[in-house]
Parts: sequence; C-alpha cells; structure tokens
Amino acid sequence: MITEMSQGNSHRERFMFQPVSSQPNFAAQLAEQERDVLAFWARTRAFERLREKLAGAAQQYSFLDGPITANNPMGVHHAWGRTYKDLWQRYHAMNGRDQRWQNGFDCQGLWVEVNVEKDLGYTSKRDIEAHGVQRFINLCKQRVLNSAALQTEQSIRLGYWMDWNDPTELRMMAERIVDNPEQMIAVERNGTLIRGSVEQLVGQLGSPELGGSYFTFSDENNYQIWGMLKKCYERGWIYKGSDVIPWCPRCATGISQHEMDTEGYKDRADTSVVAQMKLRRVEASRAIWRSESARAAFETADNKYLLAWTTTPWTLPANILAAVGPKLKYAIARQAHEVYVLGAQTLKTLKGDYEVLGEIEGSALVGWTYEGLFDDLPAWADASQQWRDRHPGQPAFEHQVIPWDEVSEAEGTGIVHIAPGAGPEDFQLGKQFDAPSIAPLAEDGFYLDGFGPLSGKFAHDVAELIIQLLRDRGRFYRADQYVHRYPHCWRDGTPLVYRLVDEWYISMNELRHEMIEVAKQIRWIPDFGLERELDWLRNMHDWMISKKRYWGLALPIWEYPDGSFEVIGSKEELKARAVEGWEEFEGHTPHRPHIDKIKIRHPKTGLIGTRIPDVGNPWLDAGIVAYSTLRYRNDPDYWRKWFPADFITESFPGQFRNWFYSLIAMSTVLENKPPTRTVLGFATLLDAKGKPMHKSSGNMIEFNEAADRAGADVMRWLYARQAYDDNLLFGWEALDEVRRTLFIPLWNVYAFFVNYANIDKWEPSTQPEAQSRPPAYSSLDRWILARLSQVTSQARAALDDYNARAAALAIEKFVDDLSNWYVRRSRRRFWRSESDAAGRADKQAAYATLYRVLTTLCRLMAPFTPFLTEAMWQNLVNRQTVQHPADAAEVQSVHHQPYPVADPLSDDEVKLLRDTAIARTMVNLGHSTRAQSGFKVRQPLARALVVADTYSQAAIRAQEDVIAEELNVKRIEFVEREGELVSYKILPDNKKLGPQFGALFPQVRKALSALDPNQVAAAVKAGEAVEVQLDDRTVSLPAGDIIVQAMPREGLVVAGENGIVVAMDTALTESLVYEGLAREVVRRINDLRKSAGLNLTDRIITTYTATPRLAAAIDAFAAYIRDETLSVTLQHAQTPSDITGQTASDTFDGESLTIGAVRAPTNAR
RNA sequence: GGGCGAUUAGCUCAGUUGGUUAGAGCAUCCCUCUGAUAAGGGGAAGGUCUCUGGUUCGAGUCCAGAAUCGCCCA
Repeated sequence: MITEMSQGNSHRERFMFQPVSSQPNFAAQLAEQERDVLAFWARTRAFERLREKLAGAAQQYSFLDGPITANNPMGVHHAWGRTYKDLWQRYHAMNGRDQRWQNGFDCQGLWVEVNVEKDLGYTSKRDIEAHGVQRFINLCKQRVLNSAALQTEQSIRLGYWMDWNDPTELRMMAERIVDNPEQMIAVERNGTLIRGSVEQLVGQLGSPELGGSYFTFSDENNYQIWGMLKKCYERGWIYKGSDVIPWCPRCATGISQHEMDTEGYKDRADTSVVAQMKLRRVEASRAIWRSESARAAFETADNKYLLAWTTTPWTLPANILAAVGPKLKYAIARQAHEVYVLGAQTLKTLKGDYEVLGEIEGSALVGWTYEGLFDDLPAWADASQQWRDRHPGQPAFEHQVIPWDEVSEAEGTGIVHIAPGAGPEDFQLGKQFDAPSIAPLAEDGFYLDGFGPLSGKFAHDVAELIIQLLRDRGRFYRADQYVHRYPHCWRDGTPLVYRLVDEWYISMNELRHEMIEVAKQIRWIPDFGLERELDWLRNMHDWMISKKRYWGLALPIWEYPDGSFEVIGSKEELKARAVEGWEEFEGHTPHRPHIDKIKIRHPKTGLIGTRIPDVGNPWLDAGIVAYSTLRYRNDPDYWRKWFPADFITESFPGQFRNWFYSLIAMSTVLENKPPTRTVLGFATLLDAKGKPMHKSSGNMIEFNEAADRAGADVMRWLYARQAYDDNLLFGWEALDEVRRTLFIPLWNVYAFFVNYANIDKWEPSTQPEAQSRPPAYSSLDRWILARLSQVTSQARAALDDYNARAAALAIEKFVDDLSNWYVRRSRRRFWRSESDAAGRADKQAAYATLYRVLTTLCRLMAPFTPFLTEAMWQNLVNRQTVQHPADAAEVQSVHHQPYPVADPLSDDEVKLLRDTAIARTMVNLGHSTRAQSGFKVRQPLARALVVADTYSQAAIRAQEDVIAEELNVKRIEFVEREGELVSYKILPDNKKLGPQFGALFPQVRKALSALDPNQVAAAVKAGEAVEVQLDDRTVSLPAGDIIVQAMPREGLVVAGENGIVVAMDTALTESLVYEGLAREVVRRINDLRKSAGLNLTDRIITTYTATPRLAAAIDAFAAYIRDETLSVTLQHAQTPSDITGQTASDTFDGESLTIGAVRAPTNAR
C-alpha cells in the first residue's frame, strides 16, 4: 500500500506526501496502522523523548493513578478509565507540563489469594497452612507480576503512554519469585546495574531507582502504611473490637463494611422457619379479650407459644431472645388446645383454622419468658454458665421477650428470634439487654462442638436437620421457601454467615469529621460525587482494617499476653525493637510468614509481644499511594512538588467507599490535606443491551478483541464522548458508528488532500503561521478557518474543565463541517487548471487552508486518538509513513507538538459563521423543495426563489455561487411580492404578553388571531403597534411583542425555516433538459472510470451509443462532458460493437445509453 | 425500611428561569448527491412526554400522590 521513497528521487518527489488509500476495509486498516504506530513510537523513542523534553519544566501536571488490580487481563471497562488518564496526560504534555507518568498495580488482598487457591485446587485455609505460607505468598506475587505484565502490554496497545516496565522483565521476576526468590539477580537501569535477590527487587518495584509502575506490595508502600497506622495509634484510634460481622466461610475471614457493596447482595432462596417458643411466664392483664370465654380458653390452654420467624435456620440453636415491636398489635390465637402469639397482621402464617381470642400490644409482651429451643445442648449450658459467672448472686438468665423498634409485620410473624452470637443487630440487642451469647460457628462455617447432631455440619446445609430437631422437640410450626436478598462474598460468591469475632478497627469518631472537611476541598466531577462521599463518611462505621488471611499488608500490631498492644511505624523502629527473629526476617519483604517471626518487648512490663496474624484491608494499600509513590518519607521536596495530585479518575461505583475514601482517609491522617484537586468519576460499562458484561453470560468483549476488530482509537473516541454519569453501552454497533461517522470521513478528507496535493505537487509554505487568515482567501476558506479557531477554543476550554465529552462533540461537529461543507464545496477548486491564473491562486489557497486545518486537527485530536493523528501527522508534516521513519532519533511526533491555541474570533469571522449557517439553511430548504417537486439535483433548474429578511438576503447573495451550485440552479432570486410564496402567521410573544395580561391572555391571543395577518405583518415590519379589541377594552401591542412567522403557502412547492422560505422555478427549457441529461452521462462515465480502476488524472477515449434525444443532449454539451470526464475524445459509435474498452449500459429518463472508455495513450494534463 | 435519581419515538438520550408546532443519534422505508467518503442531503413512519390529581392565562417542565426501574445506605 505504501512504498518507501528511494534515494535518487528528484527534489519535487521528495516533497511529495505518501500516497493514501481510502480503504474499503477500514477497520482492519486502522488496527494494522495502530500496530505500525506502536512500532514507530518504539523505534523513535517518542515517549522517552517527550519525557526528556518535559523534564524539569516549570509547570507540573500531577496525575495519580488509581491502581488497577493486577489479577486478570484488562477489560474494556478498564480501557474507559485509562483513556481519560492518557487523554489528560497527553493534553498537559502538549501544554508543556512535566509529569510522573506512573501507572499503579494493586497487588495485595483476597482477590489474588482466591485465584491462586483456585489454581492450586485448595478449598480452605487449612490447605494453605499445610502446603506452606511462604510458597503461597510467592505464588501470589507471581500471579500479580504475570498479570501486571499482561496488563502492561494491553495498556500499550491502547496507546496509553506511561513509564511502563518491560513485560519480559516482570515475567522473569514472576518465574523466579517462586522458583528461587533468594537468587541474586541484577537489572539494568540507565546503564547501571541494580542488584539484589529476586524478592528484594520485586519489593522495590516502582522505586526511584527501578522506576516503572508502582506496586502496592512494595516495601515502601507497606512501610508507609505502617507509619500512617502508627499515627492513628498515637491518636488513640486503633482498637480491637468484638462484633458480629459478615463472614465468608470459604475464605474464613470477615468481610468489611467497605466490601459489602450491592454486588454482594444477591437473591437467594432459603428455607424460612417458624419456630414455636414455649412460653413459661406470661402476664396477660393488658390483653383485650374477645370474650370472657376467650380469656378462659387462653388460661386453660395446654401450651402457649410465641411464633418466631427466621430466614436463617442455622442461627436458631444460638437463640437467646425474642424481639417484638413494642407498638405493634399481637394476636392471641387458639388452634385446638394450643395458643399462639403472633403479629396481628400476620395471621396468615397460621395453618388451618384458628380462633382469635384477643389482642395485646407488643410492649405488654416484654418480659415474658420462654423455654429455649435448644436448651438441652451443651452450648446453652456453657453460655448460661458463663453468664452466671459474670453475674454472681443473680438468678439464672431466662430466655425472654424484648422490645425492638425495628420489628415489622411486613414479613414473618412480627416476632424476631434473636441470636446475639450470630447476627449484627442481635449482637447489639444482646449487649443492650445484657444477655448471654452463643457463637455457633467455626471460621469455616461449620458448627462447633456442643451442638449435638449439628456439630461438624455446615451452616447453610442444616435447614432440614434443624427442622427435624425442632420437630423432635415439639417446637416446629412451619417452613417455607423464601427468596430474599442475602449477602454473598464479593470475591467468590459464597453466601456469608455472621460470626462473633475480634477484629481491628480505626475509630472514625474524630477522623470522620476531619475527612468531611478535606473531602469538601476537592472538586468532584460529576458534582453529586461530593454528596455521595459525604453520605458515606457520615454513615460509615469504624473502619475494620484486619483480615484473617495471608497475602497482604502485615498489620504492624504487636500484642502482649496481658492484652495490651503496640503499633510499629517503620522498618527501622521494628529493627530497634526486635528482640527475636530479626535475622530470619532481614532481606525479606514485610509479608507473612517472615514478619511473623519477630517479637518485641514491652518497654515497661517487659512482656514479649507477638504480631497479630491478621493482614490489612487492601484499601489501605491503595490509599497510601499519594504518599508512598511521591517519596513522602525520603524526599520531602519531591513530595511537595507533586502533592496534591491535580487529577485522579476512576469508575465511581464502589470507589466512594473504597479508593476515594481510603485516599482521603490516609491523607487526612498524615497531613490533613486533600490528596487531589480533582476527582473524576464515571459510570459503569455495560453491554449493548444494557446488561452487565460477564464471561458466564457470553456477552463479554475482551479488550484485545475489541482493539483488533475496532481499533484502539475508535474505542478511545467512544469512551471520550461518553457522558460521565450515564452507563456506557459498549458494543460493536456503537464502535461501528464512531468509525463510520467520524473516522472514515476524516480519513477521506485526509486522503483527498494528499492525493490531490500530490497530483499538483503542492508544497506547504515554509512559513505557514504568517498567513494564518489571509484576507485574500475565499469566504469558504475563511469560514473553515474560523470554525477551526472556534473548535480549538472549545476543545481547550472543555479539556481544561475536564469535560472530554464537550471537546469530542465539538470536534465531531467540526469534522462534519469540514467534510460535508468545506471539502464538498471546495472539490472543484482542487480540479481547476494550472494554466488559469485566478484558478491557480484559488487552488493554492484551498491547499494551504486544508493543510492548515488538517495539521491543526491532528494536534487537537492527538490526546484522543493518538494513533490516527500520528499516522496523518508523519505524512503531512514529515512526508513519511510511520512504517519507515527516517532520522529516528530526531523525528518529531505529533505528541511532541504544542496543543493548538486560537485567537479570539474577529467580528468578520463571527459574521462569516452566521452567514454560512444561513446559506446552509437555504441549501437544505432548496433540497427539500426539489424532493417535494420530484426534480432531482442533477436536473438543473432556472431559478430558486427566496423570501428572507434583509440580513439573510445579503448573506445569501454573498454566497450565491456556492448555493447555486449546490442546488444546481442557474440563479437565485429574491421574491418581491412575498405573498406569492408565503402566508403569515401572527402569534403573541407569550413570554412577554403572558405575564402582562394574566387571565386576559386568552382574549389577547384570540383577538390577535382574528386580525388580517398581512396587515399585522406589515405593521410589525414597520415597527408600528397593533391595536386589538378585548371584551371590554382596546389594547395596543408593541411590534416587539408580536411574532410574525413566514409560512410556506399551502399548495406551493416551498419550504421554510427560520424565516427563510425557498421555492423552485420548475419550468424546464430544452437546454436545461439537455444539461440534466448531460450530467447523467457524466456521472455514468465517471462511475465507469472508477470501476475500471483508472487514476484520477488518466485521460480517456470515450465512445457511446444513445437514443436520439440523449444523443442530441450529448452533442449540445460535448465540451462539458469531455471536461468533466477527462475524455480526450467523445465519439458516437455507429453500432454497439464499435464501443471499446470497459463498457456500461443504462436506461434513465426514458433514454438508453451505452458507453465505453479506454485509457488515452498519454497522460499529459 | 431510609435517601437520591429516573420514567419523553422501536432503541439510546436532549429538552435550559413554565411560553409559539417536543427534538437529536441509531434502526426501518422511499428518494437523492457523490471524480474523498460504508459518509452526506431530503422525506416518510414512529409520542395519551408512566399514571392520577393540583397550581397557572399556559405544564414534558412546578406541587402532591401512585406505579415501575435504577443507584446508594440500612
């Protein structure tokens, strides 16, 4: 497709542009070109040279990357955010601002562990312990490194310019971190070798010495979190708390509030159980009985029960209390010889016939006692005993009814079973009422000892057994299948349980308020982001930072046997405090298991402290990066230079409680300052139908597939033009549309320019800036240059305001104007003969204009579509293809250029923009009347008739030639007697007259419409007030309060818009008919040229046969036809067999034509 | 259960302090332009602006209630 220029070419040829094809298979061409551009950048060190150029610039742009989880390949949803990241970095690079260019990988946490476990076939934490924690940790590191390598390659494919690591080096480290982490290796940076063990170098990834992406598992990242936690400790915010928390039995760890996003709640069908709790002590004096005999029936009943409902039957053996709504009404109902108490609105729970004996308020039930459902199990005996031990001298605790405002009758029985050891609200109530608790489950979700037949059974599997056990005890009432929202583990989908456990927390009492103040100093885009964040901050509980797992931040908390603890703030402090285990730890990253070896001594008590085995919440890892990656500890000057970030951006679902939250939290603790000036959040990427993309649902589009099939630039444009707060419906149709409506027209403008410039051997002026807006240019040229100024200002203002969509839409509109008006109307100027002096000057102006537009547009679009613009730029400016760059060390990339700056529009330009809009309105109206009258554009017509105001008339007159050619009319005439074309419609100006007349307004409206429209129109035109007669008086309406609309008159072929009305004179003369036929012939000959594969400049010999009238038309317009088709001769053939070369036949307008064309011997132009 | 938001053409969405005949893109159909274009232009069809009530001279827009959906939080 492209050929390299050989050395021996003449001067003129060296200055030719590389030929450009307008490919039919554009998508494939784009993807191929993108790979060429990537190779071009690599060969010319384009990114490295940009960094060198910007290094030490006076201004910085500090972008802080929210780390991508290095666990899986990058998805198209990641590409959305990464497009914004790259877009603004490129934009500010073009504005000359120095940058850090550091990508981040999120490395530690359960998501990696889960995948490694899956790969290994592990099913529980026991497997990890059994096979060795160290090996497991190294496998986690390996997975991260391999994922990072892959994501790096994919990001590069997206065109994302960052200080990327060499993926090969990452993979080398990945391999060795498992095989031999102690092995000493060396990596080369800027000519020097950096040595260390594999593990040590992995721990230093992202450091100033090694460069590249930051990894949250790095030593620096972990130790800086230690420092932050130490500060919290010093302020008294760190504590160990007992709570009942959501717990994943598979992962055997608690799930923090931060992780309980809506993803985690899923519908689940469970067995709901109604248990009957046998009442012991009842006090029914406040009951309202239906009758005296009802009361007697209650008192003499064999058994009395509470009916308590639960959707988690596994918690029933931990039941301690029964809660009722104190203000709810409860029914006392009899079935046979049994009496049941349940919510008055929930009687449908009862099976079979029943008799309501009476009602009683919930508050009157409080204090009633009942027999526990499972009081025979040792678990209750133990819990009961522990309670007695804590309450010496008091009577034994009895199961009882308590009040709870949260109880409702919407579901269940209005009586809620309370198990303080197995539910969070239950736990609070248990504390409030000083009740014992039973914690039934081990960390893997299986029942502990002491639960009889349940012991050793899995919590979610025991519904049937529980029912059986209840039956055995006479406590079962009914069971149903019940679908409800139930929390699931956000990583592996396991239904959660609730467990009573000890976890570590940061108290939010004080921090919450400080964070709110910090959050308010940040600009949130979209602006509802601030409200979301504040809502979270106001409502969040204390931050649970511990996780009972392996792969993560080693929480720097050392606990002493007496229950006291200390937080260590740095590696150095730890070394100073260590009394045991330092030698084993030294040389390793601060991870389990090595870190666990270290013991410290309490300075006063002398007790030996051991590190708690927990690892940290992963959001600690990501939250510290505004400090850890900016050398906060070691290079304060550097930190001050780059902190706070100018900009961060992530998809907002989840991030208000995750990264945005933790980033603010840690920055508030450390400096009480906002970590960033701007947060840009964007919505969720869904498939074309609006469904979430999932591998399992088969609607997933892989990033690599999308990039290869649609092109990364097309994807980037789709992302950039998306509204932030709308979900992006991503699919092939949307990508096709972007390609069709923006990329193909743009590419073809470019191809058109290059091919004609080469034909004319046109060269750009060496001083293009000097003639930026030459007054001698045609109005078309000056118009598109004014539009270029306009779009430049728009794009700049939008990008400065972080509004990618506004910039993208402005550029789309511009490309449309360029393609469908400027080039469309300029084409003939590029065909004009070199021998015609005026034509030559005009053509030169057109080339210069189009060249200027295209090169400026390349720079405008470069941050959006870095590949396409690079390919165009290299050819337009350097006259080379990206495949064969010369002077690789010197060649300037479009991304090395300054982002365009526009002068404000002059008055003349403003007028030009307005006038062109009028002309285009006129053209649209003309096309409309042609369509209505059935005269296609190829048929010339004598006149277009126009009604317009004085200003519009002048505008139309000024562009008459362009309009006339577009409409294919001989001339444009303004109609003297407008009434011939238009009728007037008179309307009151509602906005002005409505408030003035209020209730009288309908009368005004009516009276006005009763007047003669022509007279009112004349009066208004003359600026005279109009009098209208209301019921009881006459009022005078100023001309300015009346709207006169010119409407096309009924029955005529006319069209109107914005006060301009257009009609066509459809009277045909023979000459017009012949000209129309001639145009049909021209079109067919040119179609033939195209299908014959002739070059634009090839001369041809044309032969034809035609029906007599058509032949006469061809004779009459022979010169015109020859001119338009580059026919050296145009010969009437006596018989069809005389027609030579490529042939075609057609019938139109009742005429028949056969044509043939052969290339003429010479191509002289 | 609480909070926020949404509901406008077959689909995706605009619709500015209430004001003339409610728009765009995509998709469909017809016509058309084309010597850069898979683009463009004209037209057709497609709307009880979710429903009910209210305020107002006038409501897609404001108020109240209902329904459905989404998001956030319990």
